[in-house]
Amino acid sequence: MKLEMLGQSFDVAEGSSAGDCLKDREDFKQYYAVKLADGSLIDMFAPIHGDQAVTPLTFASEEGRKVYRHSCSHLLAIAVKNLYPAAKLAIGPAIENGYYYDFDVETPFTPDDLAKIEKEMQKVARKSIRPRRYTLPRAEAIALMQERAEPYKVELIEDLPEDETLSFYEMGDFIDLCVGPHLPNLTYLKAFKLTQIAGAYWRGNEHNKMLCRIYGTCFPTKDQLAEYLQQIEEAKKRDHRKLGRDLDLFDMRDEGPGFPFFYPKGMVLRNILEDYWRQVHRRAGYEEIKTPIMLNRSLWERSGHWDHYKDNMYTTKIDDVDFAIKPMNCPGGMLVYERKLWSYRELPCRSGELGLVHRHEKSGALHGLMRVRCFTQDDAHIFMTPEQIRDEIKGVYRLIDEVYTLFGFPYTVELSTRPENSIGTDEMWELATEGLQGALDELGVPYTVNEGDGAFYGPKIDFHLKDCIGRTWQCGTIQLDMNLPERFDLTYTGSDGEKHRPVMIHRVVFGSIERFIGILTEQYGGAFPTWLAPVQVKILTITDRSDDAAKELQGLLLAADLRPELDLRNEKIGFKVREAQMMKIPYMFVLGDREAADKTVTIRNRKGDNLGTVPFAEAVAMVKKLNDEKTLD
RNA sequence: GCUGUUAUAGCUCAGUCGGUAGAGCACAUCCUUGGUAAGGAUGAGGUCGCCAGUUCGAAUCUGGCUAACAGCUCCA
Repeated sequence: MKLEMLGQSFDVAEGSSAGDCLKDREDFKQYYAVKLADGSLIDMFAPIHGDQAVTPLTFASEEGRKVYRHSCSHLLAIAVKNLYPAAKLAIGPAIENGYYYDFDVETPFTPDDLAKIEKEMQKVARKSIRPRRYTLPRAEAIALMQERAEPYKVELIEDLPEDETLSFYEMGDFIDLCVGPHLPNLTYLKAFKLTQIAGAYWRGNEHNKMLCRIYGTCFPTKDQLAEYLQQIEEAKKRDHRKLGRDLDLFDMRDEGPGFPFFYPKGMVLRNILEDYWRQVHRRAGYEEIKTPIMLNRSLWERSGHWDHYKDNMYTTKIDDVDFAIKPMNCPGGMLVYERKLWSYRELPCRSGELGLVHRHEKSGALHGLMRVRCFTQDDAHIFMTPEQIRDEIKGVYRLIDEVYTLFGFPYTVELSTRPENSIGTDEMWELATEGLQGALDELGVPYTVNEGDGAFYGPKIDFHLKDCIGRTWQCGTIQLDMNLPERFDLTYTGSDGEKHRPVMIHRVVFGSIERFIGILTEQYGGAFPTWLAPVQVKILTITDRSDDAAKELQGLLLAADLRPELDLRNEKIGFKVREAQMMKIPYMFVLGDREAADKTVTIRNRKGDNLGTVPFAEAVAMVKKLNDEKTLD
């Protein structure tokens, strides 16, 4: 049998393993498992059948890392079983940047336990345990897991088909149901750390028992682990909740859980975003509306929210009649459409609204500006004829792409299709899904499909952005709605003179202004590009002899519609620079006797570069240009 | 909502065995007029998240509540 790997050809007996071929190499220990020609992964010493090119996996590949960390999750399970024999095993996969293992234990683990478990892991890792794989028929597999008192494993197996053969890994006394592959030896695990304890529902279902999950990470060397932990610490400094407070932009208060406060500087940022939003939407053919925050119960009954969304709505009474504070803008938007008769000649109708909505999110779901209880959606509802779907979706996509690109955000796109409990006919769903998918395909956009993850009223395209530690948040979305036009009996008059039902989409670009500001803050680490910076220029005087010149310069900046701030305090320049620097203000304009005399200014940027001394007009023009061109500086 | 952790000055944090609280930064006043990340002195600022309980006495121990953090669930 011929095996091709690592640019070499090995002539070996049929059924030999990659490990057999490579075990004499010096770097053998950096290979964790093998990827076969068909893409499946197997253990280093698993027999290979037939000539083929295979790939040994190292930590450099995502698959290699997964194997490494999956084995570490087993090491964790071994340690836990050693220390707490009564713990029941659930599941323990590798995840991005680490792994976890879920256990069912009488009393949840504490941070002290974590240290103990980590010690035990170190002990076990030194024992030179070679994971051994074997398979059992389903019935025997169940018997084995019953004998070992692992009810969760039994449940997992019982859900598999009758004729399934199951693989197990034996590591010393420890046996776990597992497809593998695993490292040739647990001594490969050198640098690991248990990072946190959390509750997690069995099989992710909140009606199931809550298990105790231990998260951890591991790397081949201590240096890599330390570097990773350092990176996490660094990333946390970009947390928008911290920056919001430090830069005096926004904050949360105990008095209003989930209801953010925007301070003056945060409000400047917010207004810039809204101005920009209006500008691009006007250009893209949208008109703007504003619908009331609070509307009569009858509207919510008509829209279906009263029956299906009531637990998330804040309600009140006005003159003994039920009202609800809007959790969404659409019903109001329906009423706006309803106000008159529409001709097909007027479609598509693009109706935008920066709409403040309130939703009673569960307390545990709140997260800074990312998940709040009141937020402003940059909503728009587009009403159109069925023929217009694809072009319209493309138009919305381009708009979202334009905006995210301007901010320099990398994003991912997901298409969610028909869920189980949906309304509407097969034909409508096909038309709708085809409209979204066709648009994405025509644009050549890469996207993933979430089967069955759409709303009950239609399929959707979601845009996800990442926060400072890699969590993704849905921001933009394009949703087709086959429900509301029916419920509100919306119509337009076609060229045939008959009434037709318009197709409607909901879409947002920012998603919510709040969340977008959160992402924005983390993306830039608080150092907003000049066009977004609440304070664009800090004018710093060396002595009070330059005060008049400084005020004159400030006047010029203000006249150019820019955002300067003046620091005339009786402090040394180093002190003033430091403060402006910490507030991440893009430009510092320094004025001393030399500059004041000839109406020039010495410019320093927040990276610490000295940009030289230039006349007032030139300095103003430089910032003006960055501002107007919305440069990412 | 669930599991775990946490809550002391505007911010970051210390506070030992239960004896009514401390630092740095920020703030105020004064001195200092200084050239690119912290000049000096003095001062003010806290019902130790809230409510009960134990105790002669609670920031400290116990219980409840509130809020935050991490994860899970949710985000028609």
